[in-house]
Amino acid sequence: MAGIEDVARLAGVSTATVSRTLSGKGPVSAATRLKVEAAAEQLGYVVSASASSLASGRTKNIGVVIPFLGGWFFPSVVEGAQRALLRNGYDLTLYNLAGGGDERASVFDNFLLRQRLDAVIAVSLELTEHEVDRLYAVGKPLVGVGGPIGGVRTLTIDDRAVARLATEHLLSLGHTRIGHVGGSKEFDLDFHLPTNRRIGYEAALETAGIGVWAELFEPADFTMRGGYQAARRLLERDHDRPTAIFAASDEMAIGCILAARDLGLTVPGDISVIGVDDHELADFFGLTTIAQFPQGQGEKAVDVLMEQLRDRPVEPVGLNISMPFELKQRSSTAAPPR
Amino acid sequence: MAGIEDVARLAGVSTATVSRTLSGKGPVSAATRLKVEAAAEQLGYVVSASASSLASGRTKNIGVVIPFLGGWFFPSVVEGAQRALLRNGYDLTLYNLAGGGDERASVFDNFLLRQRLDAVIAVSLELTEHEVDRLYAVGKPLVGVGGPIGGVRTLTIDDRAVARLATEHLLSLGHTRIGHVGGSKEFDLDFHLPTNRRIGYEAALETAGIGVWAELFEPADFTMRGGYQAARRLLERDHDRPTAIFAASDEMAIGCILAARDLGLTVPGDISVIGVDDHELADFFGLTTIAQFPQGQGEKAVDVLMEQLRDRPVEPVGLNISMPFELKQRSSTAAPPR
DNA sequence: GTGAAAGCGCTAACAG
DNA sequence: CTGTTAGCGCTTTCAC
Repeated sequence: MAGIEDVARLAGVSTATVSRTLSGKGPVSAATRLKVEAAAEQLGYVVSASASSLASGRTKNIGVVIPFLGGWFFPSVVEGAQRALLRNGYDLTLYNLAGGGDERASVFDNFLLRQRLDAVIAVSLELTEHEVDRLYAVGKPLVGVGGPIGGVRTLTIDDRAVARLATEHLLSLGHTRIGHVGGSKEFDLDFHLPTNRRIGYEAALETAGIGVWAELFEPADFTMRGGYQAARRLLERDHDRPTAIFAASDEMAIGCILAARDLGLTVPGDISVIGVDDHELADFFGLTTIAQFPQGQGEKAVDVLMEQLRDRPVEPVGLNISMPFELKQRSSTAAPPR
Repeated sequence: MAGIEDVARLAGVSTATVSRTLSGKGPVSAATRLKVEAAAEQLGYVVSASASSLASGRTKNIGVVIPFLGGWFFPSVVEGAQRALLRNGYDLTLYNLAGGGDERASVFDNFLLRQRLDAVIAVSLELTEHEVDRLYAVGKPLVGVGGPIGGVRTLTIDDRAVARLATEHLLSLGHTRIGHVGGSKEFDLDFHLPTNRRIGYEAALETAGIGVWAELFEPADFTMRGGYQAARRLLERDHDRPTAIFAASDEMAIGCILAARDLGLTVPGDISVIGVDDHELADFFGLTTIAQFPQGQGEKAVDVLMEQLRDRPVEPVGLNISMPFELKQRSSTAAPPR
C-alpha cells in the first residue's frame, strides 16, 4: 500500500501538492498534475479513507437506514442510492433496524454517531424525536425517503393522488362497485400510507358521485397471502360482488388475481385488479398498476444530499419533494362484465 | 461532539485510560472503569471512527460485495450479515456491482482499497484473478458466500446433494418421469450452480436405475416467467408428459405451478413440483422445496471473519465450508396419478 | 503554483 | 494499573 509520501517522492513534489492534485481542490499546474497522476497510477495509490477523513472532516461515506431489507421496495431504493453514490465516489454504509431488539437503539446511539458518515438517508422510517435529535447532533444532512420525518426534507409520492389515479382508471372503464384491499391499522403507524391511499380511493369515488361502501374495504398486511385472503372475502359473497379491486400494493394485487382465479373468475373478464408499485412480478401477472420508481427515489435522495454537501448554506426550499408515479396499463383491467 | 479529551478531563484520568476502558483492551481498575463510563455516558461520547482507525489500523467495518441487490437471496444474505455485524459492533458497507458499466472496476480498483474495511465478504461472485489480487493486496481477510473463489474460504451448499435430495424425494413418491427446469448456459458462468444441480438430478435418476431423457430438461433463467415458459414446454406435449418437475429455484418452481394450473392440471394431483430455496413465497404457494438459509449464510460468513480477525494466525482449515439445507415438504408434491 | 508544518482524535508502546 | 508521548496518513492554512 503506497502512501501519499511515496507518490510525492516519485513525482518530485510535496505531499501537499499530491493531495491538491488528487482531490481536485486547489490550484495545480497542468504539468505537475500529469506527473502526480502518473506517479499515483504507477504506484496504485489509493487514499486512506481514515487519514483523509480525520484530516478533512469529510468521510465520503453516507449512511442508509432502513427498517428491514425484505420485499422489493427497500432493496430497490438501496440499489438506486448505491449506484448514485458510486458515481460520486461515495461509499454506502447500510443500517438495518430489523430484529426488533436493541438494534434500533444501538444504531441511533452509537453507530450513526461514529463520525463515519457525511450524511444519512432514512428510508420509510418514522423517527422519534430523540432519534432525530441524535441525528442532528451529528450535524449531518439528513434526507428521508417515503416517511415524513418532522422537519426533515423528504421524498415522497403523493399517496392520495396515487390512489385517486388508480381508482379513476377503474371508474373510467365503467366500474362502479370497486373494492379496496388496503392496509390494516398496524401498518399505519409508520407513515400513514394505508390511510392516505384509502382517502384517495374514497375521494375518487365521491368525485364520481358514487358512494363509499364500508363493506367494499378489506384490510390486509401488504403480502400476497394477505391480498389473497382479503380478495376471497370480497369476492365470495354472491350479492353485490365488486367488479374491480384496487389493492394498495402489487403484492396484494397479485394475491387478488390468484384468489379470483381460484374462485373461477377471470381477470379482467369478471373482475379487474389494479395495484401500486410496478413490482418486479407485475409484468408477469399482467398487472395494471400505478408505478412508482424506488430506484429513482434512491438516486434522487443522493442528488439532494450531494447538492447539500456541496454548497452548505442551501436550506430546504420546500421540505417535501414529490416523486413521480404513473399508470401502467396491462391486462388485469378492462370494462366490467355485461 | 465530545472528544476523548473531554471524557478524560471529566473523569479525571488520561486519554489513554479512557481509550483502554472504552475499548475493553488493557487493564483498568474497576473504580476507574466506572468513572470513565459515567463520564462518557454523560457527555454522550462516541469514538471517532476515523481517528480510531487511523491510530489502530482497525476500522470496525466490513465490506459486502454483491452482484446486484435484486431477488430474495442477496438481500437475505446481506440482512443476515448485517445483523451479525451489528452484534459485533461492526458497520457494513455495501458494494453493488450491478450496472454493468465501470462500476465493477471502480469498486475493485478504488473503493475496496481505501482502507475503510477490515475484511470483505464476496457473495456469489466469480472474481477474476486480478480482482482477487487486488483484494489480497489490501491484506484483508476475505470470505466468499456461494461462489467458489480461487484460494478463498467459501461457504457453499452442496448443489449436487441438494438436487439429489429433491429428485430422490420425487422418486420416493413413485415418480419415474421427472422433468428438470434448470439454468441455461448463461447462468453457469458464475459458479456452475445450474450444472451442479443438473448433475445431482441425473445422478439420482441413475442411482434409481432410471434413464435420463434429454427431452425432460428445460433451461430457464431463474425467474418465475422463465419457469412458467419452461413448464409449458414440458407439459404441453401429451405423450410422455412428466409427472413431476424439479425446478432449480423456487421462483421457477412457482412459475411451473402456475403453468400447470393454466393448462388445467392440478398440483400435486396431475403433477408434482419441487423447488430449491424456501423463497418467501414458497409457503403461500404450498411449494415443497429444499430450503437453504441465506440469512444463516450471511451470519456464518461474519462468524468466520470475526474469528479470523481475532486470532490472526488461524489459516483456512478447509477452504470450503458446507452450509445446511433441508427438505421442506408442503403440498406441491404427492404420488403420481393413477 | 508550491512547500513546510501544524494538526485532525485517537491508540499503543513504554515508563513508572 | 495509569500517564506520557509518539505517531497513524492525510489536508490545510500560511508563507513564499
